[in-house]
Amino acid sequence: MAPRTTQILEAAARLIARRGVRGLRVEELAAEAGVSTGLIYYHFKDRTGILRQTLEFINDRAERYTAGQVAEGAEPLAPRAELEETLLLELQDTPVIRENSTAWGELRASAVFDEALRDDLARATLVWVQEVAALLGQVQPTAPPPALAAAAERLTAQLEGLSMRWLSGGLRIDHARDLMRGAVDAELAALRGK
Amino acid sequence: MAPRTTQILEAAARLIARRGVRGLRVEELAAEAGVSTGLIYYHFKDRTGILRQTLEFINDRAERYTAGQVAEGAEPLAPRAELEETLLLELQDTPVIRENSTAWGELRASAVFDEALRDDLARATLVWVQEVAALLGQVQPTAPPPALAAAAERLTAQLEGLSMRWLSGGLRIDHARDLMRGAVDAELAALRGK
DNA sequence: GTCTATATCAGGATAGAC
DNA sequence: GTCTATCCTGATATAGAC
Repeated sequence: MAPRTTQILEAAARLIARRGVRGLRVEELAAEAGVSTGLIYYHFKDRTGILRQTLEFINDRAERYTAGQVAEGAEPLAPRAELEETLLLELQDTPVIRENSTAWGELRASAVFDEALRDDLARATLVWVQEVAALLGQVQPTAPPPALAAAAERLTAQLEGLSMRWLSGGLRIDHARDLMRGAVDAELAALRGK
Repeated sequence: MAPRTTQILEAAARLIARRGVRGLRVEELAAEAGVSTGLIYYHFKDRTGILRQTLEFINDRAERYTAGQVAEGAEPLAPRAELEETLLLELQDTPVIRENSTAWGELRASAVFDEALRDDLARATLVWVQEVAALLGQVQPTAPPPALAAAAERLTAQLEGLSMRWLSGGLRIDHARDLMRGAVDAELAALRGK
């Protein structure tokens, strides 16, 4: 990918975190990226194209740091710890995580009214759910796959819900993390009972 | 409130459910309400005024049907059933529920970037969390209050997460309801263990 | 109170030079 | 590839007749 494109997408991610998808102005994006509006339209088809590619960009970035988290650890984590780490990864108050979470929330909210965003979103969600289901399976190998899938859907939706509350100022990050840990506890306890 | 005003607000609620807060066009609202744009501006100060009053209108309506659900039942429900009913109330594919859920999602998403909305949102969320905590307490009277509060925060955030997935086309309503029931199961099982 | 007609403007998108 | 300048659509808001 061309460096300019990356530069613009990074700016878009920052801007979306600050103003939201709804508040993203092409002119403002140009200013943030330090380029002209004309150049934006040279690299992207239209405003929706920018949005779609930014979603992709953010997803890639999230995958990279999700993978990194596992790879970097000198000794591999226990399954239970890895599950928790993976879910808590998105509940951290750092610039990149904030950008990713905010953008994700915006895209989710926009997809309610914009058909064009739904496919990408559904695909990304599915990958995410399956990853969590696999981790759950490592913790509870005897649990039936459908139960694992359901628990994964709940935990990821739970994370999105908590994340929105955090970003909208209704929940402090530490508390959100505590609640997320509690959800993992509850789901694992329920799986054990099956 | 003047009948015309109500008529316009109802149309606005329908339209917000269909196009979102950001997609609300005054001209389209006029058409939907069967009046002229001029009349809209006769009754409301500006676009923001329409939005604010519509959200108020929707809130009132939600309170009415939440209360109604409990009052109407000939015989009072068992605590467990009442808890489930209360949570599943927002996961129904009827026009009014869709309108309310959509508006709530829009509000939550907008609050990420708009300080002005946060207080109202926080207040409404608190009431909602406390209501669920009370219901949980009726099902598990021996559980410690902080555990009830945490479970209530999780369940309401879970509901918001599932609702968004449903509205954004990533989850069918029946499946969302199943998942919500599963979450209640898991939380109650966890509370029993305390 | 309600409508029609229109002023005004923001912002997405393009043309053309370099 | 990148910039400057500009067009043009679509949407808010107002004026004035009825």
